[in-house]
Amino acid sequence: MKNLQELEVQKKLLVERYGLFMEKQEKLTPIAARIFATLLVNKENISTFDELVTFLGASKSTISTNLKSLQKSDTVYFFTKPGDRKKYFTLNPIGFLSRIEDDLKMYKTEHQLLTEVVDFKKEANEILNNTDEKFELSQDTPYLDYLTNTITIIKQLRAGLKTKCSIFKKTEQKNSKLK
Amino acid sequence: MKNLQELEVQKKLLVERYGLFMEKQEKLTPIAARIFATLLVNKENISTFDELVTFLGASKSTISTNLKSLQKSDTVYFFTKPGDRKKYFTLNPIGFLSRIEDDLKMYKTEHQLLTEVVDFKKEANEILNNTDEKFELSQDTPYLDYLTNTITIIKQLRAGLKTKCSIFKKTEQKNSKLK
DNA sequence: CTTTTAGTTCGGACATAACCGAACTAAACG
DNA sequence: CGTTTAGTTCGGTTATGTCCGAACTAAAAG
Repeated sequence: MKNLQELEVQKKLLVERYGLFMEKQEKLTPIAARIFATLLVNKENISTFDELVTFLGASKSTISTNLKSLQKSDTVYFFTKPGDRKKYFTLNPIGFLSRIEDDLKMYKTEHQLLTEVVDFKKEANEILNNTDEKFELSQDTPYLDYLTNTITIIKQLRAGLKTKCSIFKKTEQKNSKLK
Repeated sequence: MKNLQELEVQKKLLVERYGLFMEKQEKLTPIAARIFATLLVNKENISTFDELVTFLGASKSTISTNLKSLQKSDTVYFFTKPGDRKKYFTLNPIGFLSRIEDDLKMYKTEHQLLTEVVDFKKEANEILNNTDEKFELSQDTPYLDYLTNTITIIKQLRAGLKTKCSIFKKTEQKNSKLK
């Protein structure tokens, strides 16, 4: 059986890889991505400020700044314990949902833009109807359909996740507000 | 009815907006994103080097460098015409497909990573089975299921798009290779 | 063989991002 | 009230990204 040190090493590697992924995927700074990953892997998804400083080997100022930005994006919040001045940072349970929300928004934005492109080409074709050099649409419309379908499906999957998430919605009210 | 100048203005605005989207979404440089958008809106998705320089108001070196990177990612290729030294740049028709491929890869990567996180927590729970402070999994598994479902569905939608794309696969063989 | 056309490559300028240390605040402790 | 604890804010350094102009190549045109 593995001991605690080995677990710690494994955790560091996992945080590093997940962090790298989040850094690229969600456009977080290296440290912000690793804070996220650390909380994700941690017990109860909780860590104190100092634990993050130690575990990630970053300065207090960097941790502070990055935690601030993660709170602003509702990815992370903190709570306190009576008789304890430390801040306990944790992942917002709706974080997964808001990432899906973002995905959805992007698909919708591209759908809207591509629709406008298609409309533009149609209009251009009307104006240029004397010539035979028409704007081709056959490449745009299949992808437009793909986007439409993807949006529909993701909405469905999101709904499915929401019902499952209601199991742990009890933690949601802890969500702290940032001025 | 609108005239050609008005169309050109509309085109510039559309390129700007689509470019901005691609810049954020696909992590392209501002100019690379606008080259993509220009080709997307252009008739036959074609533009010459000089047209891009003029239309985007960027230097030849910038256009050259960015076209190179777009070719390396198979987003763009060029062809030539006999007795014409100009390069005609155009969008790779499989560009949409490879963007979907990238999406899929990201979903798969995250699924893999989250699976490892869950496994790590299970392992940690075994080692710590004497204590009652267990690693909680109820927040991870629903999202893991969501990822699984999303991967399945996107594969289906991709397959649907592929069959539609076969309509214009004739252009694919033009695909030029970069050394 | 000189000039023009069409594009590429290289070096550097400018801007922005990411992090750190030092100085700071605010609250509790002694 | 001084000191410690816990964290924040600010200024500056370093790294990286993005673009440009100038010099370059290669091929055709004159």
